[in-house]
Amino acid sequence: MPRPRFAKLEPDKQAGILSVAASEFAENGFEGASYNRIIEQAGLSKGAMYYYFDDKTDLYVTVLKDAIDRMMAATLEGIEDAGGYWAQFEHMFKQSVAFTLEHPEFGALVRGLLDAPARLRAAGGPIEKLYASYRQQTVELIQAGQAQGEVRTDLPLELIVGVMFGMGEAVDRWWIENLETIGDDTDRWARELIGLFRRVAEPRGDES
Amino acid sequence: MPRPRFAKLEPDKQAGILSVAASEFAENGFEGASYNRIIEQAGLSKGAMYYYFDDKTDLYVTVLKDAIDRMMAATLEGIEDAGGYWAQFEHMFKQSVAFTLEHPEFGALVRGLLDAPARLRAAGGPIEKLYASYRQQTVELIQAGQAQGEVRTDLPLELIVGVMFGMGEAVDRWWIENLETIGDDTDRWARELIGLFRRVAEPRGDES
DNA sequence: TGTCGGTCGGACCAGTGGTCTAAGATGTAA
DNA sequence: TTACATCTTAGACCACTGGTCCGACCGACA
Repeated sequence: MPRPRFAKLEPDKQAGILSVAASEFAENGFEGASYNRIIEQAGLSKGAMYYYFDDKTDLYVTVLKDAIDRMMAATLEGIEDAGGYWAQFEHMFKQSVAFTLEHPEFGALVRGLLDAPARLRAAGGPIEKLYASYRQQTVELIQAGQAQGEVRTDLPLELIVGVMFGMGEAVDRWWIENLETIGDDTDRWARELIGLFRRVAEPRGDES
Repeated sequence: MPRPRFAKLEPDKQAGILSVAASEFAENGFEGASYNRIIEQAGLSKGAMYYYFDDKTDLYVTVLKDAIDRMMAATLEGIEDAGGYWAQFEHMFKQSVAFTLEHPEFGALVRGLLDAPARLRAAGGPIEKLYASYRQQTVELIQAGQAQGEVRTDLPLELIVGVMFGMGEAVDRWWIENLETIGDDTDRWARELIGLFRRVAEPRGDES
């Protein structure tokens, strides 16, 4: 998190720095982004930047937390209208996809987080906490499903979460790469894709 | 691929270079690995190294092709004893997991390839071809399943492949991180995990 | 002996993230 | 107004990255 001084900076300048950083990180991911370039484009000197942020990671985490918050808010918007676990699941999926298309930069930022090499996400890595907190949302979603009897409980939680998380990445990627295939039929395809999650996660009565 | 001269080098030296490179890449992935360190540890000068390999990518591809070949060979070993598509699928899964445990370095190398940021794997990226050729194996596996009527054909191939590929990564990771949970019961867990793939991929008759 | 091509050592380059110091700006109190 | 202290800034510098390049060395062959 930025040093407290950053909050004292004029809001315009704060926003300017974060916006430059967001586009650099969105385009190049964490490692690919050049901190020097961000500093330059923000019109700051090195000393100034390191005066407000501890390091590159600090700035990245700041930018990403904001992106994740916005995406989460969009994902949950109108969730109360969906009845039943899987309907809510589908609603969230559609909302998040719509959000990504409306705000490509935020979408790219979040995708970049998932795309980061394991070494960065792993315990001890720079973005460990950020990644873990994002993943935690999936854990809670699965647990909610289990509580409602809609998600199987015969497998280790970590396994289901890992698989569902991986499927989520794959499905998101497919969606944004196949907009022509999908066309106007977003409802049909959303149901189709959610169907994949249901196949994996729903209890079927044949579990050991 | 290495320059032809590399083949003329004494086999010991060839092996030495590749072995140093393999452990550096296995431990740190492509980007995390230091080419300078490899050069130093291999006891070469920069001029010499760049005389044999075009660049870091060239060396990486060379090392990884070998690792993939070995893993594929191990994966297919004894495949003829397995009857039926999903039995073969399970056999391959068990073989690949066993290979990874027996040869952690090769396993880490392949995992590192999958873990590489999209920017490197994407069209135009340095390891585009390497990644594509690895992924192609999944494509062919899925297509074989479709030909045998064991894998649904109602969804776009790219979607199924993407999802199965993502699941594969998740499942592999879970396996190596949960060896205690698995214990001696590798057969049971392999069946359990393959069950996840079957749930997603098998035709069920309710497809649109 | 001369030369020519294969081999190699290492200086050098532009870039990376990060540190540090000295100067300038600003606020506060005498 | 002056003096001092604290906040803010600029940018030189550092160790590192992958990559280029040129000169020297060396063995083979004329």
